[in-house]
Formats: sequence, structure tokens, C-alpha cells
Amino acid sequence: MTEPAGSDIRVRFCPSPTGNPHVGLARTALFNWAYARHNGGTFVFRIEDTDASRDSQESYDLLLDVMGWLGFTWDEGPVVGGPDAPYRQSERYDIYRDVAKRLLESGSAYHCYCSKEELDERNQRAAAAGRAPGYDGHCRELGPSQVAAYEAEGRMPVLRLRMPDRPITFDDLVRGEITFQPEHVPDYVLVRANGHPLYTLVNPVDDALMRITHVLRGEDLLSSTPRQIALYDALAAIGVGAGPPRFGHLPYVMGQGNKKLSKRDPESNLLGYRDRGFLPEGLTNYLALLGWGLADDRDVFSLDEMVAAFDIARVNPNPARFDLKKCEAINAAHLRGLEPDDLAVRMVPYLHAAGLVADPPTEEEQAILRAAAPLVQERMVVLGESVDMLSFLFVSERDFALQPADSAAVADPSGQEVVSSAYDALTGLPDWTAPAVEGALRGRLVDRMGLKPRAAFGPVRVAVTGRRVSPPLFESIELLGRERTMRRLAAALRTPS
RNA sequence: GCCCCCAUCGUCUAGCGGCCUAGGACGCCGCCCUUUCACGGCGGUAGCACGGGUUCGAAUCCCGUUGGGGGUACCA
Repeated sequence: MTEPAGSDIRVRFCPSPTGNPHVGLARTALFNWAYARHNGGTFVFRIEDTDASRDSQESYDLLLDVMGWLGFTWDEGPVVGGPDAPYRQSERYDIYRDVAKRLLESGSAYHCYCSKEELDERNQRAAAAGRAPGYDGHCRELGPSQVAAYEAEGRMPVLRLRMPDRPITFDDLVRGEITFQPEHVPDYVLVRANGHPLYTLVNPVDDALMRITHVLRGEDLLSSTPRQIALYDALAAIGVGAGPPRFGHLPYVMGQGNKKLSKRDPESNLLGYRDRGFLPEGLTNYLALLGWGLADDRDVFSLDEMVAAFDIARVNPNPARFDLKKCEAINAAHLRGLEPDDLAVRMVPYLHAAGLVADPPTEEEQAILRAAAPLVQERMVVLGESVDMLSFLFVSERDFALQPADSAAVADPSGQEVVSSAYDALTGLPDWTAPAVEGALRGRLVDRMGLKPRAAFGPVRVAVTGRRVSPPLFESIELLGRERTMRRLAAALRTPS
């Protein structure tokens, strides 16, 4: 086997369109994509939709959507096409039928007529006798008369691969050399009795046909690697492909406890991260950290930096637990690193979904957004939080209301006094800027009335923003404008306690 | 049962025989900054699963044990 290098490298990402795209999927896509881009190779995107009972068009659409969101552009695959089109396996059944036929003719595969019941029974007996279970090769060398007898019974055969009677060793890119003994890798089914090709056949066939050189996938597929290697060899023997690719088995992404992050686990739902307002660069950065690192002392990096440095040999084989807290921290770091104008743009879909701004925003909304972005930038972990932080700026005066849990701060007598004094202090303020507002309020409430800043500005904050926690007060007041600020202060004074 | 993979702070990890009284990050806890919340700064908490080897010397290499995970489908 010659080592493919640089631009000869071809990798693929080949999910099945079942259910919602999940985090593990994204991690596998990321590592494959980064490997291809690092080497200037080709990233092939293939859809493995041969299980009609579980696959759905909706899931397929979501897959494409999410790949675009994460920024994993593919060189060959759905939409963009390529020399080995089509890239949806459901459109390639003729190919599989033909390959299966040639595998049978070459003797690499054979028809097996054993029924499920017969298989179970023999397995049980083998287990009882202390032998390894698994297919026993019963139909390997059937004579013509035996075949005729089975057919006369109306049995329909499956197609099995004839596994070689020798150990299979491969050099895993992340784990090193791994060997399986032949007695532990029995002949397995490639094509169902009803003629439907299985994943076990179509995955290696397409890898061979698409000249895939490196297969990076989850470690759940590690033990199926030897049987696939045997198939790649059998395929090469009939002129399909050039033998097995290199394999690298990525560590699991675990959820809470010691369970693999499963598709039903809410933390695994990729769309949930987008809905909450994770940045694609934040999420991919965190995902990269699950088994890989840019440098000892750097956790926050861009996708470009990852591509430049990515090395599959430096991937850690340990399973990694998904830690939402750290994922959020990484995302927050990326959020802080954004240009404020960029942040303003990215908040729009979330504010729009909450009914606060138009999409695209009006010119006036845009101006407020740009001015507000720097105020909230270091206060957010995810973009969705912009809704609570900025709603006071966009909500109509008619809909403006104090948060019930916070309203006590202005309702009690001391609060009323503070708000009343603030109203007086701001009345007739010549220029409505944050420093001027601060000067007026501080002069009146802190210097003259002798209040602690906390006691002075707290009630004002609640009256004006509706919340005890808000962006910086004086800047917020400037942005809100004179008229709305005064109206809110006045309204707070009328608030019955 | 059998096969395969894995094993450093709570979590992600650095470490590839001496630089380790084990470094960083997240989290958590203090303190500072401060108009709230954050950001930022400083400090703290906490780990080499166990037992044998090999070696002058082991977190690092080997073997075993234990623990965890995966596979063992006419799913992918």
C-alpha cells in the first residue's frame, strides 16, 4: 500500500439521514473536513440512505443545512456533484447489484440459505460448547444438489463475504496497530435475502469507487474494520478500487455519566445549539477540543488555525465527555472576539424571532443594534441572550413592563424617592449622552442625597430597563433616548406598590 | 461468554524515561476592579486506578488486575 499524500488524500463524511443531526456527527465531519483541508485533499460528502425505514428527506435537508452552518464545504457530494455522482446511496442500487454479482462470481462471496432460526440454534449450541459464536460457514461449500434442495424449499439466500482464514492487522491512525484473529471475524451478510444491499457492502464499495484514502470515523466502528478490510481486498481483486484505505478511529463523545452521547439526549441535538445562539466557530472549536488540541496553552482558536495545525496522529484515543459549561465558555470567548458590527448582524435572527426587530432590521433598529452590540458583547454566552438583554430598547412603550420579580426595587418608598429624584435630575438635561446622564444622576443621587451607588442606580435601572440586571445604565439611557427614558421614569412613579 | 478499544485534577487535556514537589483550560471558591450583570486581574481547590516488573531513575516502557466503553444483526 503506497502512502497517499497531500492533494491525493481523499476523505469522506457519510452520515445516514436519520433523525436530527447530532453532536457526534458534527465532530466526525469536523475532523474529516479539517484533515482534508489541512492536506489540500478532497472532502467527499456522501449520504448513506439505504435504510428506507429510518431515513427521511427532512433529515437529509437538515444535514445539508447544518453542514452549511458549520462551514464544512464539500468538494464532491450532493448539490455540487462530482465525478462519482450520484452521492446518495439510494440512487446507486444498480451499482451495488452489479458489484454483488461480481463478488459472487469471483468466489469472494457466496449464497447462504440458513434461516434465522437455524443460525440462532447453532449459535446457542456453539456457546454451550464453549466455542465462539458467529456464523459457522455452513453454506460456504454447498454442492449443486444442496442448493437445488434449498431453492425447492423456497428459501431465498443472503450474500455472505468469505472471510480469509488469516489474521487481519491494520495500523490505526490514532491507535496504532490492531490485529483480529480470523475466528473472531465470521463471514457476514452483504445483501439481504430480498436483494437489498446492506451498509456492510455499500460503505466499502463506495469508498473504493470514490477512491477514498483515509477513513476517520467513530470508534464504534472499530470492530467492523477487519471485515471491511477483507471486502476492500475482494473488491480490488475484481477491479473495484485499490484496496483498503487507512483508518483512524476517533474517540467517543460521551454524555453525562459513562454513556455515549445518544441521539435522544437533548445535549446531542445540533440544532439546539444553533437555536440557543451558539456560534458555529464556537461550537466547532469546542468539538475540536474533544480529542485534539491546538497547543498546550490555547483552548480558543479559529477553524483556520485548526486546519493549519490539524494532525490526525495527535488525536487522543480516550473517550471524551461533552461538557456544556466549557462549550459555553469557548463560545463566549468567540462571541467576545467578534467585531461589534458583526455581532450586531448575528443577533438579528434571534431578536427577530422574539418579535423585537424586523429582518432585515430598519435603519433605526440597525443604528441601535450597532451601538448596543459593544455593551452586551462581554455579557453573553450565546446569541439568544441578546433578547432579554436588549428587549428594553426595542419593545414598544405600550408593551414595556417591569420584570415582576424586580419591580419591588422601584415600588417601595425609597425606590420611589430615588426614581423621582432621577426624574428631576434628568429633566431639562442639555445634552443626552451617557457622561451627561451619569453626571446628572451621580450629582443628585450620590453626591447630594448621599446614596451608595448601588442604592442610587438600582431603582433607576429597573425603572428604565425593566430589570435589575441590564447593560451599563448610562449608555442604556443614552440609547433609549430622552423621551422614552422620561416616560418610563414617570410610569415607574405611578406604579402602585 | 468471546473479541476489540480505553485509563493523568469533577470535566477536557499537556506529558511520549530524568526538565514533574505533574503544566494549562472549563467549573468551583476567595480577593481586586465595579452603577447591576459580566469582562478583566490575582490567588486557591483538585489528579498520574491498583499490583508487579524493566531501569541508576517511570505519569511516561512491559505484564497482570480492576474499572469503563464498544462489538458480537438479513441496523448504520
